[in-house]
Amino acid sequence: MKIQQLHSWQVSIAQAQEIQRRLAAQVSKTSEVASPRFIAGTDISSPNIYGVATGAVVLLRLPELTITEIQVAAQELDFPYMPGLLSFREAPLILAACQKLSIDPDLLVVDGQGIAHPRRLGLASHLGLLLDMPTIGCAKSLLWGRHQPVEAQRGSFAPLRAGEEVIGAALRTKATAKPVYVSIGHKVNLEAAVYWIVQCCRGYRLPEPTRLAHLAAAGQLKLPRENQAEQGYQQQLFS
DNA sequence: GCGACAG
DNA sequence: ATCTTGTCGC
Repeated sequence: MKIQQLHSWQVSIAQAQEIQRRLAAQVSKTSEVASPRFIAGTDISSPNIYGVATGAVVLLRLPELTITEIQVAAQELDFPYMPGLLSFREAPLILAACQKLSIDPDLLVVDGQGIAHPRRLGLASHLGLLLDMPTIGCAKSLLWGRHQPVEAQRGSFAPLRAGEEVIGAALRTKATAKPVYVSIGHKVNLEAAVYWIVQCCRGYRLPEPTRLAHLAAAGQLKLPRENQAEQGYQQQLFS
């Protein structure tokens, strides 16, 4: 997977916000995902005592979600965590891992917000623009916007609004768990984003791409030997 | 000024 | 994100 566009990550807070406002205007909210063959998930580990973190990308083949490829990259995190500026901390590491992929996914699921962001450019949207590919933001908690309570049934969702604007959806991926926050990253519409997240859920609160990327970043996911066979979903955990 | 705040 | 054991339920 190649980076199609890039800017400096060594920026001030004001410059970062300026970049976000500029890029937000380039986000496409139209779906370019017809019948995806591969979907990928990304996440990074928390930094160790030296400030070094591991970024991971896990490629899954649809519709059975067979783990097809895993890539990781480790490097120091220089930018601090600041609500609204997450991409300046995590994107370089995720991009490094994505560049190692030998197969380009048709869709990327990101652990964070898409346009459900104060300047409409969360991590998922930012990555989508730099990689020029469809991305979905699927966050575990809310950053921006409000919504009504979500029905308990799996698949139920409530629109996430910022004023009158719909910026995402609070989606129930598991009956007994809190909803996740799904939003357009880039080159997908909200309906498709919600649809594909639901398709990727397998009994856990988080969709498989994100859940597995989290494990891979922690070094707890290995590529199965027979990952080419049509044996459906399989994985190996090391702990 | 106060509260909220992805990971 | 992280601090943290057992426990209730399918």
